[in-house]
Amino acid sequence: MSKYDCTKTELKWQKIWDKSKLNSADLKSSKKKYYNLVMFPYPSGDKLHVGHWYNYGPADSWGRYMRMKGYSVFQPMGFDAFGLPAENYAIKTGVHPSKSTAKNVETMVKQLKRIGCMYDWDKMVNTSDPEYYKWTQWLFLQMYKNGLAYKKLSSVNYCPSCKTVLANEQVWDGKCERCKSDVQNKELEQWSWRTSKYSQRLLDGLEDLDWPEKTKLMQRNWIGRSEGIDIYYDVDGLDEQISVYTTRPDTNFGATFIVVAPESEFVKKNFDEFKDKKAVEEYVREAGKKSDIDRIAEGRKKTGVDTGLFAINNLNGKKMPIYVSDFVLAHVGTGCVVGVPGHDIRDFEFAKEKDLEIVRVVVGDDGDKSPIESAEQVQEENGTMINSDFLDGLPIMEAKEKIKDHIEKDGFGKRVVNYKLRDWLLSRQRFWGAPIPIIYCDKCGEVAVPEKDLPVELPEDVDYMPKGGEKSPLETSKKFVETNCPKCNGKARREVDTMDTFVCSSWYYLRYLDSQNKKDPWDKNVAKNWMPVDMYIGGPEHACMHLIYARFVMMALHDFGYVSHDEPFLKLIHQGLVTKSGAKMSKSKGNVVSPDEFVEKYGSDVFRMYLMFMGPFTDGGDWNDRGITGIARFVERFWSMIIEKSEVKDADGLKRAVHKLVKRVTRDIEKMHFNTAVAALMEFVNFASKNGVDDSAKKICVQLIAPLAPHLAEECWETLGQKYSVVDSKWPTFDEKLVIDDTVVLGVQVNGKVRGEIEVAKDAKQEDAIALARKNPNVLKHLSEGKVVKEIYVPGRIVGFVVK
RNA sequence: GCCCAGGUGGCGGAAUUGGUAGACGCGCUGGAUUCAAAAUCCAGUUCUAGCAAUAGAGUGCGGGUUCGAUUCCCGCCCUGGGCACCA
Repeated sequence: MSKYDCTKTELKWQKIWDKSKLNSADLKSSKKKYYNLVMFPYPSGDKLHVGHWYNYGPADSWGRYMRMKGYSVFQPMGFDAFGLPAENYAIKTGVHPSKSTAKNVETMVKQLKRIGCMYDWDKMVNTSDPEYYKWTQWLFLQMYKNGLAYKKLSSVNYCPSCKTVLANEQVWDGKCERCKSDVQNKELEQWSWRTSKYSQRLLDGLEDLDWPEKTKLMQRNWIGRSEGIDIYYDVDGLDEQISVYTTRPDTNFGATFIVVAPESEFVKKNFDEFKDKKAVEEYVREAGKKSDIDRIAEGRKKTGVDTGLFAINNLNGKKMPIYVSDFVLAHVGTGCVVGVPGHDIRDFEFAKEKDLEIVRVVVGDDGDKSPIESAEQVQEENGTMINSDFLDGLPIMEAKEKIKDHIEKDGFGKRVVNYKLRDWLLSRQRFWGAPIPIIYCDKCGEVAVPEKDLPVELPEDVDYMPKGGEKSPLETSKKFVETNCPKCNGKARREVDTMDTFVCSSWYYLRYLDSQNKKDPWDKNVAKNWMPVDMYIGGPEHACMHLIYARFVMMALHDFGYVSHDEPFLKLIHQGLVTKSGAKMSKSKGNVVSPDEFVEKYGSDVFRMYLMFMGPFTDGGDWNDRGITGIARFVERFWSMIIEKSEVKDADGLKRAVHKLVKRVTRDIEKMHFNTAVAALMEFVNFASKNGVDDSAKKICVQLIAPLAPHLAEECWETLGQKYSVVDSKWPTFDEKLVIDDTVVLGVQVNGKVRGEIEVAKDAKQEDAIALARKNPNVLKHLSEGKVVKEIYVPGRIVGFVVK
């Protein structure tokens, strides 16, 4: 018997696939399409680790399965190549990001090819390629032209010692990860896209998507729709109003103070009216020094300054002191909060700190009507109104509507729908990204780069070392910065900020559809047929950022008339996380496991199946290599089953076993339960080694294993004299009649405990089954312990007796 | 703190959503083969007692519904993930 040589066989078939262009999808084909997409990787120096394989292997198996089901499957691959790590690597080693990235891409392509996935390499994309980011810039211009891109002052984390802007992940405990200095908040003019304009559509669109409920829920929370009311409070003695958004107007009789954010308009406008200007000025300055993260990390202790001003509650004429405090953020809501300390924990904490009045207006289920003195008594949900004039006695939900009507009627408030979703701030003060295609002219002001001048290429002569202050390192390239105005041809300067890498990844699924096209970002007709993506597979960590950005971009492009659909991803699956010793794999933890040595030793088919065999695809798990030999043995046994002659002992039994196998493997793959699909095939191989197999059974087995072990299947298929390629053969079907056995073995229970078993026809009558069960000596023994009061028979499942 | 998942042998995991818990694989034990080992093949393997038939216990813990619960209900504990001064 000849052993199965995995390496030789796998390399052989990879070469044949490559040569025959087996995996190049014909995007103009009229066959029913299936766009099977995995989230593209970031080309890091870590190379691909087992987590990538855990994702890509099963995703490819799914694509192969769909292909055998008769679809024209398109499976592209590319690289999300811009980003921080390459830039940091450059700062550390002096190697230009384009060089290190190119090298990483090369290694990863080599690794990816070794998996043997059916990637269509002709359509590969690399987001740092000028031919790609040209269109990322084009996308920016479309947003700009259509009023969805705008500039505003926004705050960033700034390290005064490194003189550079930091990403959130570079800030540790409010300190710069590199030099440990305190990180500051700095306001810079930055570009944003109006995602908030699409809040309601992003929310509504979720309804029809075949996504995990968990992910939809996360997006709903992220978008954060709430129905509330803006209430206006007159400021005592001034011609001024404070507007506050609240979802809890029902508690407004319990309002005792107002808090405004240090950066709010109110503070700027009314500064001269404040009692202790110095204290407020000082407080605002201190708050400005803190980064957002620092402000959060400060703990639960509340601080603030009394402005000396009062606001009037129009409900009851109450005068409420106005405070400035940093627990209120200017960019959330209206930047002002009405303090209801009896029914909001944060307000309660602030009131305790400042010794402000606390009024109870809600009685909870416990019926406690006593004054609120401790945080535990703060009643936020459920209850009945008290001390609230005309609302007294109403449940919260009813009181909410009644008071909204009242406030609107009296004209000191208006119902509004509010969303937490903010606009997408996409300016980055970094080198390794797509330059924002805007020019500032001395005469004409802000001018968009004409589309014919794209791409705005990244310069070679830039100094990317961090010393540019609050500007991007691109500022150091004269050649880049200095340009002429496209309008007047006068002296002008380029925008030096680059775009968030999420912009690059927000539209790549469209570029794949025509990655060689130099005239257009994609072929409109091809996109019309191939979008939306039928299956999108990637990590759950992208539930809110990437998956909202991509949906937003698709909707915007649809509105501009460039695409026919407004949702990019029809079905979404998250693969599970593979950990090592319980921790996420990362270079810093030094626990990255490389797949390479396992692939070399056992082959990629074995490695892929082993990862699948770990458990359900969506679960993930902790990596260890114990047990990989089990899959290697299985592959050997499978190979022997195919090449060795055997004698069939029971032809009917074999036929039934094959039909059962087809049913199980089909069902398991449909559910993405690859682990049990492999187990079913193992069981069949065990069965075959005892009972023999014929050629037709062999053929079906090879087809069933083809999505899971593509190289092995191809070799077996050829050995059986079948026509290349197995992935283009039709997925086997089964006959439901042959899956059900004529006889079944049933357990016999006495008072719920199994006391024996009987074999009966699958549709045996109750009397017959009960009679047979009564003949079992052990059952009889337990029946004799009392009187049988009930007989139970569930055909195909169980026989039971109740004895008393 | 809030919102999701999840907790099953020595290990990874199965169980047709109320019907014989532990499929499949790893590991372990014994046997065959071999001068010997590796590899391979065969048998066994939840725990306790027993030579065995069998009995008792058993799906994180405590209750409940039911002839019967890993599955349904109530209360707790633990682990993983997400969000967090968001008004």
